[in-house]
Amino acid sequence: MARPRQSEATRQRLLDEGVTAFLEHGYHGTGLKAVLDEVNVPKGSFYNYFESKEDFAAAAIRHYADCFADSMQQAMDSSPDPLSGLRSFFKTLMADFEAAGYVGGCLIANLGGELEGSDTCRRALATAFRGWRDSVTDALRQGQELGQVRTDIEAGDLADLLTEAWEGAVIRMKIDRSLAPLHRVLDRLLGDYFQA
Amino acid sequence: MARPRQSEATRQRLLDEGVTAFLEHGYHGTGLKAVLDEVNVPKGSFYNYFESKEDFAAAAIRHYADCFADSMQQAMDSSPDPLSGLRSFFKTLMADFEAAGYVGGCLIANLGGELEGSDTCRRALATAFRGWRDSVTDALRQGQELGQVRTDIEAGDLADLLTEAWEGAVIRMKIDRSLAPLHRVLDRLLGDYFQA
DNA sequence: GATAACAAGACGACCGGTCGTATATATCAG
DNA sequence: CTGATATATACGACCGGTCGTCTTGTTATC
Repeated sequence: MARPRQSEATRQRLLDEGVTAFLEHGYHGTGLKAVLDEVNVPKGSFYNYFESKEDFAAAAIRHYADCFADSMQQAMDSSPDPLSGLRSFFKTLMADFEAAGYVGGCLIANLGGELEGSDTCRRALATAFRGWRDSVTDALRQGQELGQVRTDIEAGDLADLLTEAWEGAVIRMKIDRSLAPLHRVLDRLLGDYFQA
Repeated sequence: MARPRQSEATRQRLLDEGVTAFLEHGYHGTGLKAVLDEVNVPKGSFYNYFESKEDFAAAAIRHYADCFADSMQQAMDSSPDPLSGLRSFFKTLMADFEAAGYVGGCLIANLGGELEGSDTCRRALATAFRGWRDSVTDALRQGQELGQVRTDIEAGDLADLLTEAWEGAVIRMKIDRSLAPLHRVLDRLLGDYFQA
């Protein structure tokens, strides 16, 4: 053929930095130059990796969703039961939020609030949210089978409520600069409403 | 002393249009020129009304919160009891969302996800959210006194959960272009968990 | 040499913000 | 009262800078 790609790693570095930047400044608030400078990729090279900023953002959303799923899977694998796995996962998220000084939050919620024009990104966000919701559903269903979680409400319904309430609490966490909303929503739902 | 303001109404029109624009395109996605053109205010006049774009956004947030509070008060006043007032309020919100084609959503959530740099706006958002949460608290407390709402959980705690879950559901509504998440969260919380 | 990835910098549009000036009113001297 | 003056507002041209994108040429591999 011809000159081979320098490396797939460059694309990954761009995506990593893209997730960080989009998290912190949103879509329109993020300039490609800032991302490119951060990972030392020349501006002229950007379009060798992505078709457009919109395409880049959609790829970043998918990348974020993949990392999110991995992180949750890891928490589930290293916990004795699904419910404590879920709590452990949320705990690591909270630790990350605190460490980051409450900036960032959840990419899905941040971009979801901002991206009206792009159907590409909207679809990526929908897939990402749905994937996470389904993972939570699985965990809750296992909790139901083990008698940890009430069975009179379908696991999917519980997962919808938990994930959506969590997203809302993350928004409020950012606004109030406090983890309290996150603790509250977990205590109220996992610790009370969802109990068998 | 000097030439009188063309009218306070101009400022209001700017704020109305600002709320619309920020709702649809976010903070960084909204250009002042677009807002100004929409209400036929020259560029140079903008800074007679607001110190900066940031100041404008904070004012828009407060304006939005005021309209929100009025709308809720109206729903409460024209309902026989606080719980159905709450439901009526959410119903009008949903009708607005549907009419707008699921663009927009909630200004507090949209800007909350995006505005990391501005403490001014963050504080305005915190005040706005808190105000709404307190209104919901009042309604739920009245519901408790009337025996409509369970009393073993404090009204404030219920309001926190309801408002945050609602915000998360609005995010998901925008992503999925469907009112279903909103209906679900109301049925699950108001229709079940909150029941006396 | 053929081919394809990489990169430099140009491009025009647009950004938030500023400037000088025109305009209209309030004040006050007479 | 009249009319000069001070002053806050209205206004649009314009500022430097940044935006996402594209054209063009270079470089490395076959």
